[in-house]
Amino acid sequence: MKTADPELMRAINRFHVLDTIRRHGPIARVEICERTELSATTVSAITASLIDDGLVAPQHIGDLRNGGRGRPRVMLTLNPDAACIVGVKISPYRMHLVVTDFQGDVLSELGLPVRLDREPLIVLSYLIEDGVRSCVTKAGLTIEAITSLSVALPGVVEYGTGCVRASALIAEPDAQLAEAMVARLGIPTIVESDANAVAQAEYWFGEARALEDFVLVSLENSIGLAVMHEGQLFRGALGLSPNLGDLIVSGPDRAAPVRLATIAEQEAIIAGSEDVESLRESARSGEAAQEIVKRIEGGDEGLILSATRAGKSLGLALANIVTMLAPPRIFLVGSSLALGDHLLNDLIATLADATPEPLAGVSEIVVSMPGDAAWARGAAALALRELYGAPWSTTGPARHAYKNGIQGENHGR
Amino acid sequence: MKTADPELMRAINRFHVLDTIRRHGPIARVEICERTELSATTVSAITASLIDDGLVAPQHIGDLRNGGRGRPRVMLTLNPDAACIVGVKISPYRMHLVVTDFQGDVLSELGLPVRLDREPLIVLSYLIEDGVRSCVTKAGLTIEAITSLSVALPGVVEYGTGCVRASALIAEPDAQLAEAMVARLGIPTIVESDANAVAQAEYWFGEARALEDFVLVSLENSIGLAVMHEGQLFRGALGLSPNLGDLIVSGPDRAAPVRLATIAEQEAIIAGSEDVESLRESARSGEAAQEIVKRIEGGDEGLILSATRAGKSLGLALANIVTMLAPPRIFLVGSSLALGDHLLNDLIATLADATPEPLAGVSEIVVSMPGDAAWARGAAALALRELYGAPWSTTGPARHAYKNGIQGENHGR
DNA sequence: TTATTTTTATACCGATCACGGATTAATTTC
DNA sequence: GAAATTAATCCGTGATCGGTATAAAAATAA
Repeated sequence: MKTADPELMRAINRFHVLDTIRRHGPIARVEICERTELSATTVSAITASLIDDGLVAPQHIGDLRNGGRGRPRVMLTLNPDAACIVGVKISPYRMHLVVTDFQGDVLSELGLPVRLDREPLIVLSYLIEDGVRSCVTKAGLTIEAITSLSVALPGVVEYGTGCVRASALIAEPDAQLAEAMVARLGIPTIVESDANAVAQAEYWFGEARALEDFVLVSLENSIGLAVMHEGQLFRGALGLSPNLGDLIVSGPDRAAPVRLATIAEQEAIIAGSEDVESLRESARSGEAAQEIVKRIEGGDEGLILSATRAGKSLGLALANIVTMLAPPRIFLVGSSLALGDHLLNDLIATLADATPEPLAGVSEIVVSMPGDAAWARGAAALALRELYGAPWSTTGPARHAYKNGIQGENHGR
Repeated sequence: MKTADPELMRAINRFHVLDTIRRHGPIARVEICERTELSATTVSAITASLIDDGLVAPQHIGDLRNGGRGRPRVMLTLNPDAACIVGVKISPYRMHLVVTDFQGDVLSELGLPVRLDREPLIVLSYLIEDGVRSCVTKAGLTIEAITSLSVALPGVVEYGTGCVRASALIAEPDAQLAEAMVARLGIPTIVESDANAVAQAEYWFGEARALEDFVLVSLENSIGLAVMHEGQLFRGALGLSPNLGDLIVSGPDRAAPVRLATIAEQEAIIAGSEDVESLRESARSGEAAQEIVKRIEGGDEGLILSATRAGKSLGLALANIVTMLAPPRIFLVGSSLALGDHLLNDLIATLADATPEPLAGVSEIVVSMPGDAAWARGAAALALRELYGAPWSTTGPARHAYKNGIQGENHGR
């Protein structure tokens, strides 16, 4: 535990003010006082310091007239130019990149078709480098202007070290992705699971705004899990992110354990179809879900069966999450949601059936469908969170072992 | 979020010092400086205030001579008389009580045979009252001397409100146990799941000392779960504690979901035996596990099968915990462990088999067998933790809604 | 017995920080 | 142009921490 000295106090309040400015757009100092419950003096001092450090800028133009007389408020915003982040979201058939400014506003966006199926790390890192350079150029910037890179991908990731322990996209286990990207681009790099990235996006920009505790389940080609606890992502030992696809959904009587991924991943659903090959083809163009819906409505019995099975399995998994974590809200996101009721009906029904009665009604299920860019933006947000320098260490046993690309420390001033 | 002012700073350091004194027995001020990394000045001021408040006392007797010359250190300890707590652990066949002082040292201990099978709240609260009065008398005290009461029992409990949503011991759902105890004894009361209580015991007194992150699975007549995260128990919405017995361990193909409890609870194991009735009889005297072992070694095929099944199911459940939370360590506790290898062999083997490869070796399994008193002491420790007044709100969405028996607030001074 | 040494605990000083009240600044309204 | 109003800052106070110096207490040595 840290000892509490004036420095920490200042760091906490500073972060609090910075976070308030981030969340509540252009905001006047008085309003910061109200929201943070800090004194006007303190806010004035801290904002002065933030402006001095170039993180915050007064907004002269477009002064909102606050109703009437009196000295007009000077609105403050994050200084967009304080940093540039590249966020990347990778899935088997697409790579999506955004360049954001210090506010998390998107400067440029790029979606690239790829086809990643257990590729060597060197291939993946090459593709990322390529995408990053393109997207940065598209934003009218150069690589030197980029402060951090943040990559989100499905699988089991060590946040601290940037090591991808396992992913459907990478051939080798324990791939040192962050290290590889630092070597290629010379930019400090964060690697995180796609579920955690999109959870951060929902928390900062999306439907989970101001919701400190929730769970998110991502239903893509892989199935991921994110647990937000008191505004911080829950991470396991070594900063490991969870991977819901590895959850076991078979009973003890089966000889071999059956994992959720083998039932509920998009590929698993497709495999039930009467025309697997052509569905796989549409998957490559990222339109598997729509195509599946069409087939189901066309009467593909196999598909109906596998979708049902997937929905039920997911319902059971969610029930177990409710049993173990009892989150106030559970978000469902990801491309598989395009299946709509064909997946959700069974999911909701099974969940309702399988939730222990005492926990009925505790966890509200919310379906959210952020676009690809939101995921990438969430990745960028993870990097921004580091830059804002929260005084509380990142949650979980693995302390912020920030990637040593250029700077080693990012504390305080 | 709280604003950081000098008061908070003081509270943090004060708690830090108090916690250091608690953990490291009689300890000199200098050593507190080293451990907390606070300056001698600060430690001196804080300890003076703690002594002034009667929470800490200098220990004149038995001064440890620290090697040689120089001014001898004055050892400080928690003032045992600062508070008296009653901790209760309830299981279907036993009620165990301890009275502890402010240090958590046991002043008196009492084990009572009971037989609780979905009893009305009024019966349970009567039995608790009776036990508490006996145990307090045994300690040579009166009820008036008791600061708080803390009850641990299996089931789904709302920590904040002291409401037992469901438990095998209580007939009605949503039993307001804390309220009932306050009405009976007039003592502020905490109610918590038995798993959380024993986790707190392991954290403060047992094998998990100084281990900030771990998961604990309690294998008793019920199966419980506790997640310790950064030294705080993880609680869900409304302060709900998890109940692992409600976990579903069947696949999506089963018509009705099968819960872990129906396979791995002691009662479920017993049900497999060729001589159920006499085993139930031994269970009543709390010696089911030993008896089961005897029968298994005597060749009770049904029992062997059900024990195996239980072990496998638990292994799967643990694998799923590893998948979702990746804790550095998992503690197994509870009376079912007396089954020894008859349960553990299958459990460990299944766990090893079912753990996703990328997570192999992340979570270390530790078997611990604290006695009944330790559970009750853990309950008392939960109450003590509240009294120490940690400046960080209790973890989870439910903020410290401390039971309003006598005092309403327990902050700071 | 007395002086020295060694270690512990506290007192004093200067630093930073948050806060409250007074002050200055920038508008609108009369 | 003066008054009113609201926003932001300046100044003094009280609190904390840290560092250094000092007082206290005991063992050791003369």
